[in-house]
Amino acid sequence: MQEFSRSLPMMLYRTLDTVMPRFRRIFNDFGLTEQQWRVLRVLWQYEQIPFSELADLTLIPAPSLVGVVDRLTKNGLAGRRRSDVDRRIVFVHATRRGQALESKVMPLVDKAYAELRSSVDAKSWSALIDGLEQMSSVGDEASKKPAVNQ
Amino acid sequence: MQEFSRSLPMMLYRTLDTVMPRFRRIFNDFGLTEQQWRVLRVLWQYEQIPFSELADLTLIPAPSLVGVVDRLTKNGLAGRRRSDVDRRIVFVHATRRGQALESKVMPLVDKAYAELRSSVDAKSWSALIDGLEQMSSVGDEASKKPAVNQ
DNA sequence: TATTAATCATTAATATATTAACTAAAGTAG
DNA sequence: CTACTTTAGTTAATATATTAATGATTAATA
Repeated sequence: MQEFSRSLPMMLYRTLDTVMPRFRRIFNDFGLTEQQWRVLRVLWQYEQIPFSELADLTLIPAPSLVGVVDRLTKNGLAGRRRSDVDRRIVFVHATRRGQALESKVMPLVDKAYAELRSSVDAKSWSALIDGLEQMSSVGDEASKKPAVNQ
Repeated sequence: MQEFSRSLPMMLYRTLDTVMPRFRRIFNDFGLTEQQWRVLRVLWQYEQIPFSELADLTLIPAPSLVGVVDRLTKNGLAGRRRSDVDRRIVFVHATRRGQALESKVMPLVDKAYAELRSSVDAKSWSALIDGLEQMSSVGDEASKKPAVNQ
């Protein structure tokens, strides 16, 4: 790892540091944190969704997601329903107020995203996405839960 | 932002989620957090370094870095010295114990990094790094501190 | 030089990440 | 059917991120 500042992790963090602030400004204007937005962004696509799937789709670790959903619920934007079939499962859903946010937030986010995307040429962009896709699907064995034995 | 899960931010987060755990395991084996490691990684290259520069090089926000350096100091791995020239500036340095960690941690990290790097072909790797480089140097105007007027 | 403005590190308040442990519910083997 | 084992969500403890504000110091300016 010769050049620490050019290592893959640091490049990833640096890119996030340059990319995210413009989005966070939008979220904050609606009283949302980045994680709250991610949850809503997913809830807008499902009538309801199991807690664990929500964690997977938002990339928010389950223990963190508990608090995020708590605060969304407290703010009247989301809610929980426990499954009758399997009472371990908790379904999360957006309230009417939570749903209403979509039409207000999405246009601004889409616009900011389009601007970001247009800041580099299309080929570089898709090359970057592809590279990330490749890297994020690497070493799935190493990151999986430990094998049954040991 | 058609496919949320394939958006640039989510791809960046997902890549970090697959890449970092293997490194964190190493850090934890030495009683270090990821941020503590980042600080030491930089301190190993400087006899001492101003606090603000340390924040820049580690990509750790200053308010967080205060606590990270506090804990490193508490564990006898780092220390602070206030500048005599400009008493606002605080220099951070690694203690002897902090320095001694380099020869123990770096080999393992270098090895893990080499393995990661070899999990994709060299061209994809450098293309990814280049793409991140490009993206992280974009929109520097938007992320800069507000202009003097407005 | 007295005042104002800018800088640096820090504190404060709240939200999230990380890791381990814990509870309730469901699945499985005997 | 009972004991053992998973699974799903949560709690707990500690560390870090985010944003705003503060205190001490230095720089800039009238």
